[in-house]
Amino acid sequence: MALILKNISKHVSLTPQEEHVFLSKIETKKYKAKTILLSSGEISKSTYFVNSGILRSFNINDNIIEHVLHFACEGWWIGDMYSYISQKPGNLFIEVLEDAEIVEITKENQQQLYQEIPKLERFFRILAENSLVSHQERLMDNLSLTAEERFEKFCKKYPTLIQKVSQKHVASYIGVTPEFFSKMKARLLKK
Amino acid sequence: MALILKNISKHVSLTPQEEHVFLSKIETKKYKAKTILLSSGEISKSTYFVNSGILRSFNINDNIIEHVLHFACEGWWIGDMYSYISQKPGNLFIEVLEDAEIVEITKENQQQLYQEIPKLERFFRILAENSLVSHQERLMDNLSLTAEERFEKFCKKYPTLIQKVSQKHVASYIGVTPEFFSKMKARLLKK
DNA sequence: AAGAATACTTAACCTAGATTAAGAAATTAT
DNA sequence: ATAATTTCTTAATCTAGGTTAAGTATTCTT
Repeated sequence: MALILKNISKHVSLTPQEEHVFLSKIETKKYKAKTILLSSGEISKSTYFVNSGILRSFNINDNIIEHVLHFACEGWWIGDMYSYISQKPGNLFIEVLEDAEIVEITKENQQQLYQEIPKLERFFRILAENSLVSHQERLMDNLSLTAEERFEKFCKKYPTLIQKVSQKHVASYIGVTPEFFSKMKARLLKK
Repeated sequence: MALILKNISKHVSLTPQEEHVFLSKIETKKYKAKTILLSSGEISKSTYFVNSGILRSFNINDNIIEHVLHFACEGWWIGDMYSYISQKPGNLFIEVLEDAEIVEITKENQQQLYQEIPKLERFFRILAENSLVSHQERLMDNLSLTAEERFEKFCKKYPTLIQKVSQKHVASYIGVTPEFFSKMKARLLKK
């Protein structure tokens, strides 16, 4: 059974016919590491679901500094929600970090799916609400925790990612420079 | 026409009967400034919509330091999404800052509304998606902008709030101490 | 396998914003 | 109106994390 159907079944149950309709509206593609699925300035046409591999979304501020918004590995959704819902140029990049198999749902198909299978409206509501909660938590963490505490939390929350993702990306995600991250790691190892 | 119906009509259109059903499931109450609608450790039973007045949501970390997550004035929604969806004890407080008239929807009523008026599923999906986008933006701003830039952005985005909300709450929202905020303000006035 | 490119480390120095403390101004309560 | 409380300001000092720079390790390319 497709991973994405399993993911949907966590929150709503589709009939076999509905699953069939759903599968007819999605497309699965393979991408090599370093592929850029979306660039800053482009209008996002699709939402992505990761079957395998790892992706990240990030922006680049004028000083050429990257900030990682999100990682996504097996079973996670990723996209540029701002550009996707407004259909205006966004400022996120989405990049493949490890060779990946990605399910793509275009905006048009998603709208059609909402008409044909109203239950999906609920699924994506729940998905957005959960994502909102984790963003709120991360926001509060950035305001109240030290870099060290944020790093520890990251390790607990995403134990698989720390092994697979390069250190500078983790540094960017928790909001410090690679140099400081390195210093902090050395300090933690001494304890 | 009720402000909350106008708010809903921005994204979905309800029939008069549906509006009637909706209104039968909500409750409007008045609260004095300083009322605490929800405390940390409690399970959130309701989502709130502000007819008038101002509220804020915030948490308090162990050091007795408050961090403002959100302000809400006329026409805005506010709640503790984490606790509301998980029905576990949350760590947010929701406080009335200015005498307010608040519309309350309990979780049970909201679930019933989803059954009876599926269009509301869409409305709250869109609401969650928009909220997600603004949290993502704020998160990136906290990672890449200086306190001064965040303050300027806040002023542009919420011009009415700066006049009405006490300075220490704005400081907390943008993520600096009241003392530093004061210093920064003095510096900006000299320019 | 060698060279090029990228990722990581270390160290000296710097700065945005925190902390502490004390006084002034504004609100709130009586 | 006045006292009490809260909010805001100013200033001195401190620190988490940034910056710059140079060297080392690792990965990628051919």
